[in-house]
Amino acid sequence: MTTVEQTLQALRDAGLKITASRRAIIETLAEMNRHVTAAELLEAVQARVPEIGKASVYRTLDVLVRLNVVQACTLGSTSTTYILTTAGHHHHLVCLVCHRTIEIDECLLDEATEAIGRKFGFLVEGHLVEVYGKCPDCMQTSPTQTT
Amino acid sequence: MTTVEQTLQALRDAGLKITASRRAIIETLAEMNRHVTAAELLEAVQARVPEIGKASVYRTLDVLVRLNVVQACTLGSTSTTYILTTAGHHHHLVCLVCHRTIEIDECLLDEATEAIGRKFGFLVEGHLVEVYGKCPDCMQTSPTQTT
DNA sequence: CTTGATGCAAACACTTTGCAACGAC
DNA sequence: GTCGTTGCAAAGTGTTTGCATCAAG
Repeated sequence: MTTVEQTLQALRDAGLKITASRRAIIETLAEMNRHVTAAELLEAVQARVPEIGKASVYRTLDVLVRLNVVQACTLGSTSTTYILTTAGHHHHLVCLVCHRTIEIDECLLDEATEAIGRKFGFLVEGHLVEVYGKCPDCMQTSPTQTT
Repeated sequence: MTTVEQTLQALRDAGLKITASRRAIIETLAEMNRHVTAAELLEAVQARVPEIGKASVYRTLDVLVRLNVVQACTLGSTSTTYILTTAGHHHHLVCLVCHRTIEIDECLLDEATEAIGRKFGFLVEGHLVEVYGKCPDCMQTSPTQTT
């Protein structure tokens, strides 16, 4: 079963309708397979089906996030990014100077979150980790920088 | 040296001016000593010095974040929150249902981030961890929820 | 005195909502 | 046929910016 089918199934399971727009949005998300902003996604979706509106993208993303098949993530700055959870789990190293982002495939705290969850009686469904720092390039360029 | 003084000193060190507005903002932040949104901070600051405008709050927060004495954090949703880094390091458990947030004092990945940093040549200066899930109350209320 | 900082309001960017029409089930 | 969903545009948020004035250094 493909990622797209899994996601459509999640909609069905929730008693929601599979519309052409939703299908296009989900297929696009699956193809992009990376963190995308709503705007990027909208553009890509419209390349496929031009008449889809931004509201549908936002509404669909909202639904998918609630169904836990899409993860929303705010990389410190401007706008939220979205990614299918089936795309796998990963975290980010964000450079404070140039804002370059490196994806880390390995998960830092599967066990730690479990432990924390138990401690607080939380059912842990996911986690977001962002590590901030200075990337190799920027360390060379500006070893000490205040302005 | 108090938190406020440390923060003011950071401004001085950066060659920036210590104005009444900035002082009020920093003092308020120190008093609140928790994650606050720009709006909350503005309100609290205006209770102290009514004529301070929102722009000054945003601009000052921006400066303080850049000086690394305030940490900005986007708890998954609406608006960014800010906290003085001197308030200590902690993470969050966020309930996906009721959006209640629990602060976790213990750090989950001091060592892990170090290792990651070395691996990618990153100078790690901080990290943000948000664990999502369902809080005890919401687990009882809605064991399975799709709508 | 110089230059950064301020307050105000207008401008912005991103997201949400109202509504009539549409289409999945 | 019902009711969830759509696209559009307008309305909301939260944040940033332009500008003349002000005050820290």
